[in-house]
Amino acid sequence: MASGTPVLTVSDDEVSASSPIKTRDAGNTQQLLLHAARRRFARDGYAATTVREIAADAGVNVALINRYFTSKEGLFEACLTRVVERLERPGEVVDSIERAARDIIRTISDSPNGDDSLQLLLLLRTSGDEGAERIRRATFRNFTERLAAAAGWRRDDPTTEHLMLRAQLAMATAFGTVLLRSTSGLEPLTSASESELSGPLTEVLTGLLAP
Amino acid sequence: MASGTPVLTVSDDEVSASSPIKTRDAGNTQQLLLHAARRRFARDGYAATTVREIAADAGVNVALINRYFTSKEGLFEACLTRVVERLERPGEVVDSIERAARDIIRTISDSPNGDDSLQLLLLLRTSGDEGAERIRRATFRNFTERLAAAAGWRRDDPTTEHLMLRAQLAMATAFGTVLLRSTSGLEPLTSASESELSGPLTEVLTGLLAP
Amino acid sequence: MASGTPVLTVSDDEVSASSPIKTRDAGNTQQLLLHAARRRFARDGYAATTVREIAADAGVNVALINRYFTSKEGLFEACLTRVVERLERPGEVVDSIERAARDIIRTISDSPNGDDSLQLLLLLRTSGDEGAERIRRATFRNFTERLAAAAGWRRDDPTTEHLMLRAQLAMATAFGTVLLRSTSGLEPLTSASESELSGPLTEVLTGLLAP
Amino acid sequence: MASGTPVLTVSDDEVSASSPIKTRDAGNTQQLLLHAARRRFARDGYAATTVREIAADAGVNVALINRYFTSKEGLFEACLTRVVERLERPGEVVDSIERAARDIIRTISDSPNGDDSLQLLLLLRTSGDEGAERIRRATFRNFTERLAAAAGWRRDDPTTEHLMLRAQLAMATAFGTVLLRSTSGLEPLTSASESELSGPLTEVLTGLLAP
DNA sequence: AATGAATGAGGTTTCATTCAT
DNA sequence: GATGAATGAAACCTCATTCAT
Repeated sequence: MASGTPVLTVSDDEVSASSPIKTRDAGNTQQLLLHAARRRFARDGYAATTVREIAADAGVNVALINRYFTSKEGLFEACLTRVVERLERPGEVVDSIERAARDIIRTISDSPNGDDSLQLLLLLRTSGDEGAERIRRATFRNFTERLAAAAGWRRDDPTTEHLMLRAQLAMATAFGTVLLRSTSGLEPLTSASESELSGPLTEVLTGLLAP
Repeated sequence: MASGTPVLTVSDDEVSASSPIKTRDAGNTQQLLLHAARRRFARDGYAATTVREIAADAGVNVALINRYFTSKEGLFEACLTRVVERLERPGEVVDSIERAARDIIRTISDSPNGDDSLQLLLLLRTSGDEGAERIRRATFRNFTERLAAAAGWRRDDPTTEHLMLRAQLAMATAFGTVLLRSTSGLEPLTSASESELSGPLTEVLTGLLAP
Repeated sequence: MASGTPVLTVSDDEVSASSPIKTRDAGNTQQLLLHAARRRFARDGYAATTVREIAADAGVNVALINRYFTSKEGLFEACLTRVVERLERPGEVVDSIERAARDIIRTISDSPNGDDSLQLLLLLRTSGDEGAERIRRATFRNFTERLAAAAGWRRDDPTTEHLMLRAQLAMATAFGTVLLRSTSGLEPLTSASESELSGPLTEVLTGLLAP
Repeated sequence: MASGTPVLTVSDDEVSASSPIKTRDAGNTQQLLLHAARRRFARDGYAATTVREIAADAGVNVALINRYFTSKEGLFEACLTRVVERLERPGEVVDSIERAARDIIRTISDSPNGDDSLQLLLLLRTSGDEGAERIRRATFRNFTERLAAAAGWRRDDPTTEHLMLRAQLAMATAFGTVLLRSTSGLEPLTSASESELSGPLTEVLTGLLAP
């Protein structure tokens, strides 16, 4: 079952659609805040986002952010942690480069509106908080190690170090594309469908990972 | 002479090194402010940067920002315009894909500390100001059109539209790599030298532009 | 009931004296701010008044001005609106010139410290804000129309137009006297009692309104 | 020749029209500044006026205000002094009530654009500066004493004190009318001609001064 | 004498956070 | 658990004034 594990795709089961929206439910309130916060932080960045906006999006009182997450930074860190929990799958290996490429392309195609790509963007945002920064970097490392491993990289074999660099460049392509699709308004890139993106991106990613 | 025009490289001749640093010199003060502002805006983003930081970096009084650039947004727009003036070279064509790739790679290698890559990062920052947004988008378009043209794209030939998409993906790779080198701390990517980056990036870029 | 309606006199029931001063009460806070602001704006003018002074007078935090009134201009406009709400009494007619004169004289005598005259002074202050300006002018018009009507002016009878001019001159006398009593320090004018003012002012006002 | 001295009318000979506008002429520069400052201070009030506006109106460098008048307050005081020098005519007596009334009416009719009425308005403006305040009050006193004297008031005869009050009320009418014509936009008052104003104002003023 | 660059104090406003209900 | 009032720090900006040319 390790086979078939997505690299970047996540399944967002945070807010279970079946449950009616309950007020006076601490857990639910937290989910609403996390969801709204992730969107705002990912799209507008940490500093440009106000806690009042987040609370308004979530339909929740502002003071609850401090109650549940201590501070704005705490909320940001929680968003990041959520992303990481879903993206990192320790023990699971990416078994095939083709599958990895396909997953990445799907996440890219998901942007700019999908939730998967939002999580990627979030990793590019910085709050100045040291705790959040550590999380970000660890996640980056974890990502690229798993991707590099699929390409043959071994931690204890220095002769495979160039594969790590290549995996990181693959990640860079993914991040750059999501970012441009989300913020540049460039056409045809922004509106390109998965089928249009698939060809060139497969070339790039497999070219990088299977030299 | 159009031959040999760099795509992304800029030569920063803003502050002539030979002239002694003059105080009480409006032009010089403006340059100092622009320089400091570009660094901060590129690295930390618009909202996270305070005008006091910029003024302190530049070693001048805060009020001069408003005097010379009307507002923080005005300063941001001026930074962007500066970048554009240097990057856009209307009338000049990029004559060869190999040369374009080499230029892009040089700019990427320049990051995270070099000035060229700072200008790229600046294009990813947003201030919420409408004027600045227009400039950003126009610059993106101009960039990719010139790059696409080198790959054979023609504005009036719809059958070459896929080349535009590929040029934009090439830009995305460049942006993503600069960004990751600047903010992720990922190794070996962050510290990779131009000679290490050259191989895989040339593959990617020429693969995208010369399919 | 229309009989006996004062022209300029207002009954200040804003802060009900019976209720204990409550903190953490938005409505009360707004009243405190309005009260303090009206005093300052009327006495010192709009530009010379700082929001910090107003907040200090009201004994509340400065930020609440923006919370409740959006801006300094918003607060000024709110002060003006309050005045207008009390002074304008649409549908009510001033039935006798003698009564109108008596009311005006009472308001004049109220100055410089009374609340009624403060409201008059406020109408002479200008903030540069377009909204406030409209309110001011409409209020002036309303005032003088009601006063002129008492003197026999009819909107659709051009032969009574001179009565409007006379009513406006009566207003001018009232404004001028309040202003001089408030800001000139002239004696005996400033300290004159209602009984001292009554004689000459009655002459002037009835002379103007009942030619 | 004491006969015929105007009460409020001034002849503005500040800037002699025959002399060509000379630059590098300290005296001329001061006149330009005083003239521009008086307009602004009278119309907009002290606090709402910026020294840059004044300098721009005068076509002169801002720093010269401090050079010639020490400070913004110094300039205001100088404006006031100028007004006073022209308005106060020690030794001259107002010989007839009719003539005084006519002069006052002429000054009122001069508003809102004329220079005479500007000088009146200036007296209603306050800078917070103690020196200026003293000047204002002394001028008020001087004015009303001369007017009261024409009505029969004697400084050492307490039984004529009511005449002083009446003179001050006459001044108040003048001030109020100029103010309303200048800032209220009320019609027909604002546009009324001298012939229209003359009737009712003569009634009021002679009624007050010749009881 | 005149200019324009530079400064610092202070003004309004925003925002994260805390407090009382 | 939730709300909304209140707070204080800090942000951007304006303005009178001083300094160097």
